[in-house]
Amino acid sequence: MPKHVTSIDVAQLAGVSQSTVSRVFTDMDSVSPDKRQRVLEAAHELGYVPNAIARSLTMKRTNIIGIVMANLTSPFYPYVLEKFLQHFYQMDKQTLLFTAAPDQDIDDIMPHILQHRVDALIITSAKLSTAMADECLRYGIPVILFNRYILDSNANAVCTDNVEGGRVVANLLLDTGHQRIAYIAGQPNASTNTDREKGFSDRLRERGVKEWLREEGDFFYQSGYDAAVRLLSRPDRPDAIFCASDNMALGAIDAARYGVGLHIPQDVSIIGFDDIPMAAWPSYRLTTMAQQVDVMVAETIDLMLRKIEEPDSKPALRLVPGRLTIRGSVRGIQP
Amino acid sequence: MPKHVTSIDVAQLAGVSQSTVSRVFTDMDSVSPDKRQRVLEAAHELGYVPNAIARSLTMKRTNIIGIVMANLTSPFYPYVLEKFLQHFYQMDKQTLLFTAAPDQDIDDIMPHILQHRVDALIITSAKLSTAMADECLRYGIPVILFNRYILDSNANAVCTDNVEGGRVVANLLLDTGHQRIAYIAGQPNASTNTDREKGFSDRLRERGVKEWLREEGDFFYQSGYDAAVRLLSRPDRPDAIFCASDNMALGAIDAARYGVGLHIPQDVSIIGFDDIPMAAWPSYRLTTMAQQVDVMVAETIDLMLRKIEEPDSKPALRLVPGRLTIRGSVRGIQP
DNA sequence: TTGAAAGCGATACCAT
DNA sequence: ATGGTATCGCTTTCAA
Repeated sequence: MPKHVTSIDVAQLAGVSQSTVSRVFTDMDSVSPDKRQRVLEAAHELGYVPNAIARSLTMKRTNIIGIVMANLTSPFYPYVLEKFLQHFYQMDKQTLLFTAAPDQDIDDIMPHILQHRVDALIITSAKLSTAMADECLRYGIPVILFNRYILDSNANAVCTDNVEGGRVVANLLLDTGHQRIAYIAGQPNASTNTDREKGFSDRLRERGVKEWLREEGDFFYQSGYDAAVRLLSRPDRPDAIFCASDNMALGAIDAARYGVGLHIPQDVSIIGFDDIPMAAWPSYRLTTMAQQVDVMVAETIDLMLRKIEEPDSKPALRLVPGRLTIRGSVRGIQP
Repeated sequence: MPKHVTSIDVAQLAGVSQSTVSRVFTDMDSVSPDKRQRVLEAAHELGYVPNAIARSLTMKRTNIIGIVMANLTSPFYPYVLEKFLQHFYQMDKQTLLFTAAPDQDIDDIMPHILQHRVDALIITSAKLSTAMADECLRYGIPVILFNRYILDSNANAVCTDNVEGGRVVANLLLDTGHQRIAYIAGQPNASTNTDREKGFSDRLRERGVKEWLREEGDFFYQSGYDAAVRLLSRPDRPDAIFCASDNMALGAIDAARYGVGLHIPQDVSIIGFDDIPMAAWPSYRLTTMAQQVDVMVAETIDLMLRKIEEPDSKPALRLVPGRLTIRGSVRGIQP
């Protein structure tokens, strides 16, 4: 950042003190109309833009929110990111973005984040060691987990109610008379996966189902495709598959149609989780448990602001209900 | 950013001067092994992390790259973003992210960017007024346009060679014996669209094609779907459609199959542009002109670094060739 | 209302 | 190799 116009330059041109220039640009602090006018003109003439670095240094706050995203390339998250950006923009906050491999913990990028003294940190679908969570706490940086939580931590979190979502899916499949049910899991250590599976299998059990099939994937399309091929080429193939993500569900649909030659939903019902835009496409018309991204983002920001205001408020976990979205991929129920 | 450990605290605990602490954390400047050791221990004990804000202020560079993305939710761009992030991470640079509505110019967010004194600015698929480009120049902030260019500006740009890509598509369609050809356009004022169309129609004309059909979309799925329905329900429906983006091409395929009841590629060939991951999915197997994201990102960063090193180097426009990727959606040619 | 001056937390030059 | 000190550009008392 080379040769810059500073508030001193503006002050000289306007014939006022540097303090006055600062006052004009901070807020409606006491400064006489005519001086304010002169300052504004001088600033405009010189093309002055206040230096946010210097401001941050004195103010001890940067107006920057850090956000770390795993899975940027999985279709659900760009929407989340976009929503966050829109909110931040309106709040006049900037966004420092980091990526982490999904389910890799982000301890190694924490120093970078800490260095830049972000006002708050939002972590989506990645893990944060308790040590690092504490580190943030020491630095007074509020941390909000998005779609992941840690029980024994003082980090806040906003999640879809995945357990309940799993239950609702189980109910739907049973209510529509499916007999042989299967689950395609996501990464086994992701709470999104385990919670969905827990709710799902608990409810199956509660309603008297003794056994069901299970395959493991990783939330991505290809793994859903592969798992579905394994499932559907069994002699006792399932008549319904619940996939832990829409992405895998789309893979499963393609596997059924193109890999095994079955029809959806006549031969096999597929249900997903997330409600990504592609789920609505005519090729798929995927019935799925939607995550309410807008609500989740709003809750996250609300929590974040609260933590910035009152750093000592106690950590909270907010669950946002999913919404069952009926399309055409489950037999026995249509929109 | 509350109570912080500063280099002074570390200096006191280690029993050295503050300058020494700074030296330890800047680089392998002359500092004796034992003092360095003491400093490191003290720093660790106190949980000291250098304040990047203060550092930026003195060094006059932030180590932050600004990147503005339009179309974050269109499937191509998250990959671009991810690639940039990976590179920046390796270069130890941070990323300040901004969004802009596609084809809206970004003048209104420029002040925010300027304030934060980013070391460079990358703009993907959005417009930048000449005035703002000059503003950046005055501030010595190198600007690189990604997948968009402005002829009469001193901004650098990296683009896929869209014109040539359009030509190659025209050749392919003609070589495989298609008779009635159609083009579905993206936003009319995007250079990505106009260049693709120019190459395409020039080549058609060169090879003696007198007329072809044309519909207008906006790069997104739904517009491709709608345009294809219009095209394919004509009595003289086309036997090949070139879509300005994969996204629209997927929409066109769905339209052909589900809206009109045709088969791909027997009844109509569809070809796209971008090569998004979904293009490879079994449902679509879209033949498309791939953009070489990795190469483009590498070129962009190369250009950026050059501009940071030698601010006066003259602006460059680098074209990256597309790669024709044959799958199953064009009749007469298979992988 | 306005200006002068003391930080904010680092870097880097200048001596030693 | 080390310490002292000016400096970066701003915000914010403190006086006037």
